[in-house]
Amino acid sequence: MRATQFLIATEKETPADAVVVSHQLMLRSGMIRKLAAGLYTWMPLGLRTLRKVEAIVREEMNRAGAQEVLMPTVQPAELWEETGRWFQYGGELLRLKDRHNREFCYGPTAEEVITDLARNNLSSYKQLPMNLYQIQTKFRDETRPRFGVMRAREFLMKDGYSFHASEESLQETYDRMHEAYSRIFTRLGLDFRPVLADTGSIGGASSHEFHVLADSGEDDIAFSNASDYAANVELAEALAPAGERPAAAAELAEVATPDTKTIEEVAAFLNVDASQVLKAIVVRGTSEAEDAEEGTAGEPVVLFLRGDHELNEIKAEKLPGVLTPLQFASDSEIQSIGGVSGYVGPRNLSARCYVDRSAAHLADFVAGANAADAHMIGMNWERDVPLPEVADLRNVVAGDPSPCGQGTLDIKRGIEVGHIFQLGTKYSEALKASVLDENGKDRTMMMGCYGIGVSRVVASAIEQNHDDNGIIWPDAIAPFQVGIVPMHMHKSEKVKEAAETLYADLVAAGYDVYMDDRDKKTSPGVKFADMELMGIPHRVVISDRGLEAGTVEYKHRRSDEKQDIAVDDLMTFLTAQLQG
RNA sequence: CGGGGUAUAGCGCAGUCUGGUAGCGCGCCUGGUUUGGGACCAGGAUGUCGGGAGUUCGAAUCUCUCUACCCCGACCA
Repeated sequence: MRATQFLIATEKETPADAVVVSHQLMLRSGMIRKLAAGLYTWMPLGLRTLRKVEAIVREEMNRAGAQEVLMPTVQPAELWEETGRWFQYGGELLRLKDRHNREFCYGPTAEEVITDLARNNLSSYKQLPMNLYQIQTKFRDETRPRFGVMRAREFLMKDGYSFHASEESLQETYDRMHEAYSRIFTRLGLDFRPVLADTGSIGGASSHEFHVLADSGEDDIAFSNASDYAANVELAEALAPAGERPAAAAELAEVATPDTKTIEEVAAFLNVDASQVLKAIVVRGTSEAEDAEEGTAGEPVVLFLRGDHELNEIKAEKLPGVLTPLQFASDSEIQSIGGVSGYVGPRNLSARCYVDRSAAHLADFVAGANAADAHMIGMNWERDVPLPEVADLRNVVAGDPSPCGQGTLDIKRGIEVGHIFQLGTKYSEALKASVLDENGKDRTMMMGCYGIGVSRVVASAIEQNHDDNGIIWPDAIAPFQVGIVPMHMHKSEKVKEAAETLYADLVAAGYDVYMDDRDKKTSPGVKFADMELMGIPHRVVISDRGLEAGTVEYKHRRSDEKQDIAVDDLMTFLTAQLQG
């Protein structure tokens, strides 16, 4: 591609509304333009990279035995009513009506459509396993789209679904997808990790997320420093502290602690470490009334944690008696169980309670007195108050022992770019997708689903590969592999000829080449800056000075070193660079 | 959805408090001089000052209202 024929849309200044570096650089380099909140146009430059990511994903999915389909983006409401998701899915589902007033939605995912396809087209166990995928635009009406294409409302996603006659077959395909995903992200040139993930309300079977490691990530990932163990902090188990609980030594006493509602305030006031303070979190419980509707709040439940620990809401939601989704109790609900907001403690409390494993290990601790402006000191479980049911309630923190039994945990930020999931029969049952088994009996198919955020991959690749001058693309997904800068092309026939020859040779060899043939008004500095901003990995500068010595200059985007390469060796040299 | 903020040329911003008919830098167009790291000189084009209503002789500026966008949170893959 010649610069003079290409829609170059580089910007010198960072757009005011972009806060993460990938969003800033995608706008500045002219990869994308915003149309509205969470809606982006892919410019020619950005689309080149998007298509390359797509191609790698497609190749590896095909290699792993999946077949590509293309389903509509608009889906009929009836299918969603069959699975119940028309009502469950909230405002994130963009609903529309056609001219006949029939209801549709813009697909945020395609379990319904693919399962409908399977029930209509698969009839025998002999056709299984079947693994189908598509690379299609999705729409999720996010309450708060942000970070450009990282969390856009409309985005490109690869979504795959597999159908099985048995759990073993599902596990086999799941494992194959796990491998395929690892190959995909390796080929993309990303630093990634597969991590254990929450299986959510579906439960049971396993689930892995694939995360690109980057400080701007929205998820916390816990890693063992001594094994391959990696898990989303949402899921990582916090083990009980080793050894016995220390013996009680202090006397129980009530002390006045005016205006100390937060753990920090109490700890500072009493001059103790936050880890010696018991944190009480009061949440709404499930109603026990038989006729209560699902989701109606019942008696509050109290969760105790160590003051320096954070509640893990997903773990809390799984506790018997706790309302899902988690909701904090109001001040009046806290009063109804004998608590005082800001001063809740285990003493004289009439509510179902849980205590975190670490908090259960405390001795001589500080806790709310269930009276305004007062705390208890020197409190001990069992001696002063009964020990509630012990559970894993907290987020793991760096330095915790790894749940795998080896080493300690380290926590890093990650961007979720892929997710694989064993669905079991959740959708196939709702949509009655079955095949006949060996005995001629109906058997509901088992399903797996496998997603990759294709457009998000592009942004996360930039998060991981950039410097002050712009993007540094991994070769596999660079919009252009080689950039040619001819110096003074307008007045040097030799330079022009050498540049044209190199350009033609590289194009003929099948490479994506960008040649900055803009006229004399565009100074070399502008060309260098644009090329670096766009992240083109390999740069060749052709000048009279060099040609006189029979050389051209080569520089890699990631390196500061320039090398003079003999003109005659250039194609060989570049081919080696591009394939290495 | 709760809290905060912004809206003036393609981009980044000033002007708003104190009302007098819109400006700077970059970019863009023309001509010339430059040419290995975002050149220089001269000339030029571009605005319903987010929309609507009001106050006023007069509104980018004051009042009301609507909308869009951004940030923090809640929510969510």
